Amino acid sequence: MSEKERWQAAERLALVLTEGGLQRMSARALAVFLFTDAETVTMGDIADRLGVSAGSVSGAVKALLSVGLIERLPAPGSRREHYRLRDDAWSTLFSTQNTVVRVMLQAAETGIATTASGDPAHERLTRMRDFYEFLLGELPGLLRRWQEQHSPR
Amino acid sequence: MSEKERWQAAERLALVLTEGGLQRMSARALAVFLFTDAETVTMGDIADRLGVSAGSVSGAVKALLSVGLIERLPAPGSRREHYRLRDDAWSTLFSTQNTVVRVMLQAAETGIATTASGDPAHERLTRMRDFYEFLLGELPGLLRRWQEQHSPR
DNA sequence: GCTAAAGTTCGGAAATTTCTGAAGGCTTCG
DNA sequence: CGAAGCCTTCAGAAATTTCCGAACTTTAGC
Repeated sequence: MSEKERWQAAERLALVLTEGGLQRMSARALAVFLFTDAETVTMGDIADRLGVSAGSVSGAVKALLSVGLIERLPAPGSRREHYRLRDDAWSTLFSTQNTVVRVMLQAAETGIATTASGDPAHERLTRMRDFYEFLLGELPGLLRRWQEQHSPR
Repeated sequence: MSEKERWQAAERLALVLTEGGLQRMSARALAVFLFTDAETVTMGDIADRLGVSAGSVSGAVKALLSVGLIERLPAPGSRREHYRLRDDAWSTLFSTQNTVVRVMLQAAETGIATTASGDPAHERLTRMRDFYEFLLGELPGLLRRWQEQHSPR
């Protein structure tokens, strides 16, 4: 029963990740990486656990690899590839916000460039730019504090 | 031509906001609120600007109101309602991350409760919990620093 | 090399999201 | 009170996303 609850929690997490921008299947696969008992998992493991096709898993794993949330392990002469969640997965996931902030910043600056000082739009866009500039400046320090606290020395 | 560039920038911003979790039409409407020259806009203004139906605008404005990004202005005996972007729209938008963090945290704790200390899954879930706990602790200070810097006194 | 398991790719089906258009309700003004 | 404008709601259509399944490629082991 506890086992059942565990995978319910996994699926709930997947839903949140989906709303956070991840593809549905990628999110579910990530939940497996997180909640599995094994040290590493294969694509077959994921397909079995989720009850989905190998094709779907292939795409999901590829996506997770590309954003650096999981890693492929050196497979010593095995027929299947093994993968696992990276230790820094969560800070990596958070760091994607960094690029979002940059795009917002640039959109604001483009808008500012097309408006005259004094226009209401100019005011609003400037406020927006200031905020995201502030945010962009804060993020590095935030991640640094995390790393210091988490791996002292 | 500059006018054209401006609304191109607006549509680009809308795309980013969409990827950030907003509904497509809400994102486009928000872009109008941001880039318009007028102090306030009506639903008709938005519909004209975006070339969409009144029904779509109604839903989008409703959503933006509910998350506190725009506000309805006291309309002194006018037939149409006027709305405008709230001054604290961006910090409000950022604050929605706060609830995301809480859900992630809770998912991790649920998972931890279903695993035994020493399980690989237990380790992973604990790391996850630690990160989001850290994040949750940092966010208030971050917003406070913004408000201090932005409205000194 | 041959075989078979594992993984990849991609066309199309299914499901979900998103938008419209029309009907109806509410409010202001004459 | 009546008319007209503005807004809301909702069913259905359109568009997009998502997934499967089958064919193809690659690699390990014999």
